[in-house]
Amino acid sequence: MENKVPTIKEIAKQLNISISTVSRALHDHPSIGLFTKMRVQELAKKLNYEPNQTAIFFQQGKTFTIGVILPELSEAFFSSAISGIEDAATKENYSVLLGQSHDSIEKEKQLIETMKKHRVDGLLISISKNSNNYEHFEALKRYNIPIVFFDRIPKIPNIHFVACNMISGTIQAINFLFKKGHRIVGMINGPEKLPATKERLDGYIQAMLKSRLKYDPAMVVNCDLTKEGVTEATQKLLSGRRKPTAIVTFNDYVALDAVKQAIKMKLKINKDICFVSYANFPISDYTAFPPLASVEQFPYEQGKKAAETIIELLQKKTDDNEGTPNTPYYNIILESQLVVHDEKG
Amino acid sequence: MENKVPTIKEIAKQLNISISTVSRALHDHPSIGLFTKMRVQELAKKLNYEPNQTAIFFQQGKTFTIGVILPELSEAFFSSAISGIEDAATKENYSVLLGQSHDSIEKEKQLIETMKKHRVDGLLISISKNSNNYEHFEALKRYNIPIVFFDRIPKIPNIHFVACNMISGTIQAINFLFKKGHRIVGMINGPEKLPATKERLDGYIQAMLKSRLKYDPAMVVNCDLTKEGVTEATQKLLSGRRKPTAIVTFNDYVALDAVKQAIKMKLKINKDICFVSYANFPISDYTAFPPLASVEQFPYEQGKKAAETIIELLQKKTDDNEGTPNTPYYNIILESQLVVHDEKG
DNA sequence: TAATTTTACACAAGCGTTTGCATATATTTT
DNA sequence: AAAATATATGCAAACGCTTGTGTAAAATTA
Repeated sequence: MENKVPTIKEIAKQLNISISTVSRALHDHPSIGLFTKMRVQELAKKLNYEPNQTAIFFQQGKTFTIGVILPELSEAFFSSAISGIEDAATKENYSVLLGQSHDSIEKEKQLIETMKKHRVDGLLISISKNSNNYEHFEALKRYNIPIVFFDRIPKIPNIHFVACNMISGTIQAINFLFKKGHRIVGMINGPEKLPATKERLDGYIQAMLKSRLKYDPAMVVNCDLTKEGVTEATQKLLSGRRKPTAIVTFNDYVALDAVKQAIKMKLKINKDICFVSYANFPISDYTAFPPLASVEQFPYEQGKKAAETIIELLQKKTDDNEGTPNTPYYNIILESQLVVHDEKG
Repeated sequence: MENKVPTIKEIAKQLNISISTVSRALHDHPSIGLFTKMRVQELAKKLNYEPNQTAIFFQQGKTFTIGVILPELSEAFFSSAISGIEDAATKENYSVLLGQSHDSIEKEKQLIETMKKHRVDGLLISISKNSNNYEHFEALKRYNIPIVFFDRIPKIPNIHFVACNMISGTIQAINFLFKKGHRIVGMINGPEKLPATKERLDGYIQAMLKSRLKYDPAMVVNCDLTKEGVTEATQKLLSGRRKPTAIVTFNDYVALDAVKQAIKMKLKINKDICFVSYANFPISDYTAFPPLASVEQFPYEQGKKAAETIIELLQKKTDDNEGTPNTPYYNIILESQLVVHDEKG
């Protein structure tokens, strides 16, 4: 019933020719006669032969697999990103080996071990929130496994990365509000240590200055992104002496919690106070008071670009004949973009 | 600078012992003397030796990898599922090879080829929407790659699967509405051919009969799940002679679109008309009029259970010494469950 | 002390494939 | 017709590791 899985050895035996001839025939090697080639290919088809990829991986020292490590698959941002990665990889005949760190450095390290063991050709990483030590990435150099970081990038020199410039989007957001007549714009930002927080702040400051508005540090509050934190931050911002008429929030979830609090404080949304946020889910137009606009970070595109980049690096590596690793470091930065939501929710 | 990656051969040479001794020493084989064992392990650590997994995969004919094919990673349901899969797999030291079919049969076939080539030990599949031909799964039997289907299950006998029983949740939903006093309950269901649609309908019918309400086919309308389709369906349902006071919708998105249409028709939500739906995203409490309750399908748990199941099958296979495949078919059915949302949005 | 068992290691095959090199025909050139 | 070239194929090593089997030397037993 269950025949053995056929190998080129089997084909060779049946046809009474050598293994190497079979191998070459299957690869359409010019030095194999047409007749033999046909016979081999015919029998291969008949036996339903399929090369044992694990043997080839081993033999060639290449797995046509790229590893992906990211914090949390169920977060909308990352699920879009992995979708882009998978699409780009499949297109180039690469496979994707997946792991999530759950924002734990330990798990991140462990996954890197796994990836190394699997001898993935390259690795895509969005680092865990509290990574501060980057030694575990060094181990990969030894195995010549290139890394492309995406979205969450470690602060170290000489790395490849794909990221989204939040500053431009932030500037667009503030401009948008400025044009709508807002002069006092607050910000509910994320945890202080998060690079994403810093970037949003930088954009905010730059934009305020560009619009000839003064930058008032009191108008920016950090929070831990929990519902309670957001509520508190909102309250603080809206109950000061100098009251913002618009608030930029760290992300859509924050915006929604902030809206709730604002309502509780008897403010009319989009009248007394407006919100603009950074996008991380696609259904804000179903919500009661969606932010007027969101800064889109293009997670799918980031993932796609990251995958394309690592594959390009891998091609280059092959071309170089293992030679001088003179590829420059790719620092690919996509521009974020303000998306103004449909005015009539 | 870049040392060669060390192999057991290298270790053997440096220690002037045989390769097999090194291999056994590293595996703590009893027939190796303590002294030698120590020397080997010490040198291995010093050289930073790590076994070449691709060689082992090849040699053992086992990759400790499970393939996962699902329709769309960016759908909340599947991103939760893959999260559960990854967690369960990693726990048992399996890796996850990922592919998305985008609901195309062609891509699905292609991915199965890839998985086969990679010699994944087992495969998890949630089939693409329009799969009707299941021959491509047969090819895997030949390679002894077991499949566990999850969520979207083909209608064929003798398969392993993990699914969620929507009927029980549907009954709970109708009961919930009944207790709230609703006597005429409508349903906005999905596309007719979809198994998920049929299951919801079955639950609906059963529940209606159980509650001694009559089943009125006019109270169930199918739709294509687009915004337009939902709008049309809602209108149809709410403008008939016999008007429902509550509607069960195919999923949360449908519910939200239906709510919009109901509002447009001057109905008071949660007064003139109530909604209950099937859950597929976690933020319904941010929306203006979330459904009163949702039938939870436990995607994370389904994924987790599916991964655990395939791994169990793999263990069994090993134990059987490739012997008689006398494992019964696993039909694991999780019960869906009605989650009543916080009454005060 | 001779016979037997145990201990500790080495040898070598094998997993399926690719590929450099050798070789036997067949074909062309001089 | 001999020499040179082209064509088609086979041989064997290599990739790194595991594992069944063989075998000295050491330890035990009789």
